[in-house]
Amino acid sequence: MISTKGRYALRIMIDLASQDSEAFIPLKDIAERQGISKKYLEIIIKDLVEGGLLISLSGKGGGYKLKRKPEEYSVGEIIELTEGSLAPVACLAEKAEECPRASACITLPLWKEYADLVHNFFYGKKLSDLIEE
Amino acid sequence: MISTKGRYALRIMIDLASQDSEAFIPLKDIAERQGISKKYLEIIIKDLVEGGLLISLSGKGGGYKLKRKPEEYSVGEIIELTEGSLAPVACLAEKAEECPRASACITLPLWKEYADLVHNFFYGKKLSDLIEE
DNA sequence: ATTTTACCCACTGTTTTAATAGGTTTTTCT
DNA sequence: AGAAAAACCTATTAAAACAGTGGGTAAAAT
Repeated sequence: MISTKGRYALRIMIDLASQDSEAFIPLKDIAERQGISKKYLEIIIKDLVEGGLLISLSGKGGGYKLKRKPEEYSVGEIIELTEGSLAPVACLAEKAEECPRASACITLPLWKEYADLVHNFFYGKKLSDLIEE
Repeated sequence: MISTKGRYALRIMIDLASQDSEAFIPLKDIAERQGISKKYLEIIIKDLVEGGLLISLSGKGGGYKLKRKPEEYSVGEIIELTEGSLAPVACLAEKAEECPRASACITLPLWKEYADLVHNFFYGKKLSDLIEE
């Protein structure tokens, strides 16, 4: 299940994509518009900046803005970055140690097929698909 | 992410589907074949019995067996029963209280589309699809 | 009566989730 | 120089979920 972290990250990205793309938007504004605690969003937006999805600027007049155009972000990369992984089972996560049962595992093909489905769905969706005019 | 509960439940079902369909199979045998603690499987198989997927018989010569034919079980119902829900976000779970933001939620259509995809994938897969001859 | 099985209840340690709290640094404006 | 507004940083916490373990009771066959 996708947690608040991934869902709020997506809402931050959508919010920024809906604003003037040149301006730096303070987190306070995003938090108010979205009705989410600014303190919690700080943690989430940090991942977005460190992951290279956003540009930040400190000080008065500062804030955050998108690094690329909305159509150049997939929903998948946003969720994967903030959730850690899109893998549906532990053994298919990036950081997972190799499962000794893998070659004999009768369910592994099912999980792989599912993982592909999920990956394709979320990487096929672009941030621009979620913005309403 | 699908937890051990759902994954082990599926392995129990596959294991039973691979045995003589008339016989009652003791959990001890399943646990040994699958290399999973019998104690933990007790908890999981309880859900399967209470959910009407398996028939159990106590006492010597007892054990568990499938209630229906393998092709009449979907992977979806097995996972949904043991995991509680297949919903990808909290607001789409059965037991969720109605979200006041629902009508204004810009991300809801995405989650609904994803929920349908997941549902169709797992309900389209039958237990019989996972058995190797 | 013994064995074998399911069934039942409680507990435990670890990790993840969803935040909150309080401070420091950076930058701009006056 | 000083105030204001912003990002940035570190730590803490309460609750829930996860992944089991332990010790027994009840039921059925031999």
